[in-house]
Amino acid sequence: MGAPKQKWTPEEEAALKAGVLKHGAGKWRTILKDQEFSGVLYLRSNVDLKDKWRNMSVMANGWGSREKARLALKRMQPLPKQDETPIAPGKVVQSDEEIADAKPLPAFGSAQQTGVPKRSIVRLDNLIMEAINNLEEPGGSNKTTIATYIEEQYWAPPNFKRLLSAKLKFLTANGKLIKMKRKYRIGPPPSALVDKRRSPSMLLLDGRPRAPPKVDKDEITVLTKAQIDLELAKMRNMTPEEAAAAAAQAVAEAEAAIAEAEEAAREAEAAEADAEAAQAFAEAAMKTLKGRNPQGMMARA
DNA sequence: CTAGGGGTAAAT
DNA sequence: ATTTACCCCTAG
Repeated sequence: MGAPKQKWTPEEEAALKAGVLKHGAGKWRTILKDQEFSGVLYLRSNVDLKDKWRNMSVMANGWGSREKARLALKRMQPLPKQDETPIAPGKVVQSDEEIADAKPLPAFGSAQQTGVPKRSIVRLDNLIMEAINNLEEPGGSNKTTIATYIEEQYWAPPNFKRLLSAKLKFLTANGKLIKMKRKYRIGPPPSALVDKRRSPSMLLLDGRPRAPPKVDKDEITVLTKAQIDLELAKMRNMTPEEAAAAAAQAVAEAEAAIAEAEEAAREAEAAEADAEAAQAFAEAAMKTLKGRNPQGMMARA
């Protein structure tokens, strides 16, 4: 709120965040050259991207290296003589908001960077995508691998595995992820979707009578990366009260997903059938696509 | 080219 | 008057 010089538009911020999510923090030039973002960021330089990302990260985590220096220069609040209670590193008090659906996950330690990574708020969705992208396993990554990746590089709340399961299921249901047997891979972009018509194997996909995982040609529930980023951009400007309310809503959403996942887990048969159907669909898709490679995320600079 | 420090105009 | 957010400069 303090610098209408050439203020960054939400679109620019979203593009920047999407770029960082895609290429990783620090690859400013790569992001700038990416056709996906150059349209929005063509006015900005790589340094601008870096600076903006710094500001956003500082806001997210609170204590960037820069804030520290600036605060050190000044003087802290006249703390009362009350002796401080050092927080044990491993026993951080977890408020509701911190574990709230694992949405405020500190992330971004760029695998090739130092051990003290910058941190920012990302949705679990994006973290999953990041994990799959970085793992770069040919056939996709299974849930355990993804969980291990995230847990080792970042921290995870106690109920993280449940949340991850629910999220993976949800993302698979709406097409953002494709599940083959036990492995997940990034779903194809809407433009590269197999077909508007549903193939026989497509019908097999939702053979589960109970769950209605929207198989309509209109994908109303599919969120694109840009939409998620816009969502995050909006949250940036929220007051604490609004953010708390949004977090509460997200929690409710996650709880619903968890309930669904647990219900599915109770019926292992259905889950197995679902997995097999997914495999059948994937094979059919492969044949349909023939030589075409559904991977649209490999960008060699 | 990137990371970080510093300056400064604008907003509270 | 303090904080915020953009931009510039410089070292690695």
